[in-house]
Amino acid sequence: MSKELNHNIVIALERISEAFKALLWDKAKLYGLSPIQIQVLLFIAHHKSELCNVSHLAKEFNLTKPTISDAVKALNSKGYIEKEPSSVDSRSYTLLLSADGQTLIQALDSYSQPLEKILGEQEEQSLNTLYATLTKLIFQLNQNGILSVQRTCFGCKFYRKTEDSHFCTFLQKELIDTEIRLDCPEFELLEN
Amino acid sequence: MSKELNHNIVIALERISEAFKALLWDKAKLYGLSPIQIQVLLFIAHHKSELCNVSHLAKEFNLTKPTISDAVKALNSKGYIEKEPSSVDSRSYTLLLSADGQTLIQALDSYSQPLEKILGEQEEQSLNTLYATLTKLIFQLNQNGILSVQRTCFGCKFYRKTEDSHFCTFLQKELIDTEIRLDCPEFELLEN
DNA sequence: CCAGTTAATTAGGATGACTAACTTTGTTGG
DNA sequence: CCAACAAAGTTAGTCATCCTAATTAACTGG
Repeated sequence: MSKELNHNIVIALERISEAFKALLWDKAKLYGLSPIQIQVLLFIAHHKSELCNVSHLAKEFNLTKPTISDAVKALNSKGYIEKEPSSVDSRSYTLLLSADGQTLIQALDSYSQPLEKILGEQEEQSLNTLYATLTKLIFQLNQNGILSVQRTCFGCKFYRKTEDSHFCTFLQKELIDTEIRLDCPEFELLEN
Repeated sequence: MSKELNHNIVIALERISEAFKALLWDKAKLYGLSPIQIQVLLFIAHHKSELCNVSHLAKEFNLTKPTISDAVKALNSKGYIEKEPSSVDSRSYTLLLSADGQTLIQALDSYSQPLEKILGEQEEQSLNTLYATLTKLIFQLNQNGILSVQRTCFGCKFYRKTEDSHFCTFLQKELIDTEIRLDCPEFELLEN
């Protein structure tokens, strides 16, 4: 009965979510930050400035704007981020890491290291399949509105499906399964 | 470079964690419960009574006992659970679903349904591999102390590895990859 | 039988996260 | 071109989360 396998996979993914939560809390306690503050810092460190504002962060983490606004205020008063007024919309501003923030990121980035280490011990073929399946899953989570933010190849206007592979019309390059991106900086939403 | 793939997998798993968080919140708002209250109810509904006490729940969800104690108090005053004194330890008690609680579970159990539906659309072979990889990952997360609670076959005293498969000395039965359990009721910790 | 441990709770506090309402700025349609 | 609506961010107020520290009661082992 395949239904049962699907349910078991859900349980597996739930447990892994629990692991992320635990790892994030460890770092949070270590540096006197809250989990959401860490997530905000990491996001700012790894995304282009257009995405680093209160409204976008709220969508990204499925939280309300006041919640993010509070976290940003806390990070600002702790001196880890700075606000730079947006040139196109005077109501808005872009969040940047301060020098202290950049130093801190070195330490925070390692929060997923235990998991990466464990992944490193698995067979390469399993990992390839794992990634291919997860990317498809995430795209479907986007399509179903469960994850509101998307930056995956499958939802991008530059993506073309080929017979048994993928092609990006921006990079002008064929992509194999493991080159599919979840968080592409060139992403532009495919309109229907 | 395989390191990059591992990092991408981490990002994928993070996004899926985000999806769980979102699904849980949806149900929480719908029924006037908190996410942790829902997790506690679901746990009680699906585990044998020995595991349904404050101390174990705290370990299970990586929270402190006072936090669980509060959630239990709230669930109790809302009439969804009942406390039954333990027969072996008079300080402790077992948590049970009330009649109302059982009705509620019908609705809560479906929280992961969107995900299961999406899984149903994937190829069977991918799902088999996915599950096999995830079970190994979770066992390693246990071994590394990131997940404190374990009930997986790989850490159980009844588990034996065979050449290319698995054997359970409790069930007296060979297990294929997809029969490996994450949450076996017969689990007993393998001592070293 | 007493020292140490464990189960659960209480108290107190920081933070998380929400809704509602507000200010300011952008956008748009008549 | 301006009224009306929408959007970015904040403030205020509330409640739940989750922590640490301390407490009570009960079990356990030398």
